[in-house]
Amino acid sequence: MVFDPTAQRGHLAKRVSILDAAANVFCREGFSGANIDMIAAEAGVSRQTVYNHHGDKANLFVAVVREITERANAGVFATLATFPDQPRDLEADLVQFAMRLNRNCMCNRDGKFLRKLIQTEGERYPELFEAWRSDGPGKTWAALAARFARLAHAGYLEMDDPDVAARQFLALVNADLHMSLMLGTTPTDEEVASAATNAVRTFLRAYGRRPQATAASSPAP
Amino acid sequence: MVFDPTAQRGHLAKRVSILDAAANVFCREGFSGANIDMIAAEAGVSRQTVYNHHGDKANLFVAVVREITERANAGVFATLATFPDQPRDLEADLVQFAMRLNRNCMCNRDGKFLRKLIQTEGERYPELFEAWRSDGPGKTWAALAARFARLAHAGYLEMDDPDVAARQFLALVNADLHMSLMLGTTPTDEEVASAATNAVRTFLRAYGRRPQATAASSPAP
DNA sequence: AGAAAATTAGACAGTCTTGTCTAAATTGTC
DNA sequence: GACAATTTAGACAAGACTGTCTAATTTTCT
Repeated sequence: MVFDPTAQRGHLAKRVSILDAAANVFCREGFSGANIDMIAAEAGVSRQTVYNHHGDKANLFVAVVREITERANAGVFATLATFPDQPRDLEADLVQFAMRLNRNCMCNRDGKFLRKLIQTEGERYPELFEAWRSDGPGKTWAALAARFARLAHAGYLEMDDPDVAARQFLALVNADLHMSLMLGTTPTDEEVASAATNAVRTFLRAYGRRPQATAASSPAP
Repeated sequence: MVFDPTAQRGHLAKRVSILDAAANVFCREGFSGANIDMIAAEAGVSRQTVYNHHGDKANLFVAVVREITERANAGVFATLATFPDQPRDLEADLVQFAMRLNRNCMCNRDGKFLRKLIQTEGERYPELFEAWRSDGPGKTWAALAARFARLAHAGYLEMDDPDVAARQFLALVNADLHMSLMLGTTPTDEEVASAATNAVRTFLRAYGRRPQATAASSPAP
């Protein structure tokens, strides 16, 4: 029984090993450029085993995208849960949050993979990435917007449209890493820190409360 | 004499036709996915002619990237030349500028092509895209930063680091188009306009002069 | 019109890749 | 240790693609 997901323990190891290798190869080579032998070799498995587990190449690709999408979304929401709802030092707390966002969601392997794959194969498999689109960025933006709206309601921020603010926050956080993210290289800790600092400073200049224009002291909640 | 660039007039038509078709196909299919027959057919030319003009596939790819890079950079600098150095209405003028930037540089065919190709093949041909990197974004950022610095010096803006501000301006301008740009779809005029408006409003909240915090009247130059 | 250059269609060998199949070896379970 | 499931190496056919070659045709220039 080949496709039974409750297979023996050893199988599961091979299964994840294959998905892992396939993710790497698809990401490096794109769908057409990837070949099954490469994936099998990188997974330390025979080619036939790959076919046993996932059928054909397109099937394997879909499985990989689903897997990574799920993992990436989980990571995003875990990071979102660390949003500073009751900030002691708003600027410092947001900087820390921005750094976590970059490290755990944008710059890791899953983030790089999804970015690349969506751009290369997004037009070829629209239904596949529709799931990513609605579950990933869609929910992320909404959730982040809700957090900002709460901060604004508590008097920490001033904004008209929390949805726009959320998108802009994410855009600012990536502004300085744009080049690294494009080329797929992993930015250093210094780059991530500096990107987060610049982003939050500007974000608070735009959305911080007017009285504390320089954004130093925290207001009463 | 096949490779003579000063060939007859009719050749030039075929040459650009091939480059054009190749750009489309490489962009759609990626390097491995593209095949020469497809390119020849789309160019309305026989396969042999493609080989006559550009040698092999890798060579053709390089020629295409160089061509598009050059054209895209020209477009960027043409748009940059329309920067509002002496704004009558700073907000409105910057919105118009942002819209031009998006339409002429980010959302057109060349912008889409480069974004996609750099992300897919950037690691495979680092030397090729190094030229894009230093001539394109590198100079764009610097030039835009210089414009902002001049506006700040003239009293229209307040900023510490014009380089950061320039990067953030571009990031904000793309914030709302992120999804379209990822998937390669062309945003509507309304989307472009709204993206530019949101971006400039926030940019001016952060970098506009404090007295005119709502950014309505223009200060004396 | 006539010569030179370029283009075309088609065939072609060589290579690579996919997906299947088989028989042998390995693994895990009872 | 025996049995069942899984994995493995390798062969294999079918198809696709690259890059070359040739002979015929078209275009371009004089």
